[in-house]
Amino acid sequence: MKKSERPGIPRKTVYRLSIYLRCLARLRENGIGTVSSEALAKAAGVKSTQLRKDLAYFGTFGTRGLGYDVADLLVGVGHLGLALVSYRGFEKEGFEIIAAFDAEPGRKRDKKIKQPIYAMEDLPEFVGRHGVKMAIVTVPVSAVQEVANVLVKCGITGILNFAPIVLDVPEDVMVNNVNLAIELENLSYFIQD
Amino acid sequence: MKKSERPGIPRKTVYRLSIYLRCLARLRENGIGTVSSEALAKAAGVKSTQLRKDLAYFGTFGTRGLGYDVADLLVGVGHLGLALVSYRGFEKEGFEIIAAFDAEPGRKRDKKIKQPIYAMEDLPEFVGRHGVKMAIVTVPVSAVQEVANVLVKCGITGILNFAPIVLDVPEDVMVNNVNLAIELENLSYFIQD
DNA sequence: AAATGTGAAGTTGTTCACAGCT
DNA sequence: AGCTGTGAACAACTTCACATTT
Repeated sequence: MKKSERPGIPRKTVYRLSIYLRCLARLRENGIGTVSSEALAKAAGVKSTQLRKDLAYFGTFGTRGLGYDVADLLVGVGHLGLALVSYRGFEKEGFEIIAAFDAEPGRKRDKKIKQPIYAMEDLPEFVGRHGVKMAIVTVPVSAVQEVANVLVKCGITGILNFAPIVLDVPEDVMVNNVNLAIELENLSYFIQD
Repeated sequence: MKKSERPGIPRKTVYRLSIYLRCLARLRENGIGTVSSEALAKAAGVKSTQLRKDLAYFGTFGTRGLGYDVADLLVGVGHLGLALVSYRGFEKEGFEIIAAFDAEPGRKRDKKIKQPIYAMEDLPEFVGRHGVKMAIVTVPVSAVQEVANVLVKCGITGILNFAPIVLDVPEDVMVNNVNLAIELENLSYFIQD
């Protein structure tokens, strides 16, 4: 994994912002108008001081003595002109998975998904045409480096990798790893008997 | 998420141990007998000094001027009497997923899996009988807290949660969260334009 | 000469304590 | 009075520099 140095804002803060966003969305759904750092922090599973410190990197959103306006903070953190948005220019909160690629695109599947499934050969053309920047890769270890090579060649700069190996990619490609075995081992170490 | 304080050995070291283990296994498969901290660290995606520091928490395994014996280190780190093993008493390197539970156990599936699929009603009995301690939960947000409650009542003390909410569980239950949306957002923040 | 092991230094992230608004 | 915002203290983690061993 790479370190894109953006001094000032800790990686972990950015990471937690996503959690806050989600909690805020839920609060709004439930018609809750204001929330204290205490309450929001609890919902997010962090300490209230940490939440405030995290927000402080991006500006001041709250009203002292009162708390945060849920809608404002949602906008502030997630949408317009602040936080991630100011760096990346997202249009919306989420990501859209627009297509899937498989070595056997014609295979029968029981789950109906709305995304089209293409053959691996179609990938370069598709990525180029749609300006895709990120890919989720869930192929076996034996194939993953090769797939990564193809993706990189197509111009993908962010890879979410589920295979338990360290991918060899150029400096400017960011790889995030999700490794179930490691998560489990980690769990097993910390659980009580 | 909880902090089970086991002073001395950093959480992150424990986490990385799983990565080292996997790299070592691959080296052995390839018939490589010795490896330097430099090479192993590269395979694991960490700095060599960090690798050495990590190993140092558990003892000294290497030979100065030479490196580590792959087989010895595999044993040392992963198997007998050291590292995780000395705390947890694993029998083997990995974990076995012994059963799956689903609200619709009879549903047609295209992938054949070797684990039996049971109904949710059978879960408490099964967990009790097999002494299961950990569960991977991949149900939608709307159901996950309820499922977690059931698991906790059954005696599960480690939950790997894929739903994007913070689970409310007792102190002694450890929850690890895997959140794809957050991984993606995190990626998108750090990738270059 | 080559590579480990480790105290010390440096860096990053978290929590505290409290000043300052509303 | 209540709650945010923040400098300062603290804790965790990483890296450095080098002594030590083979």
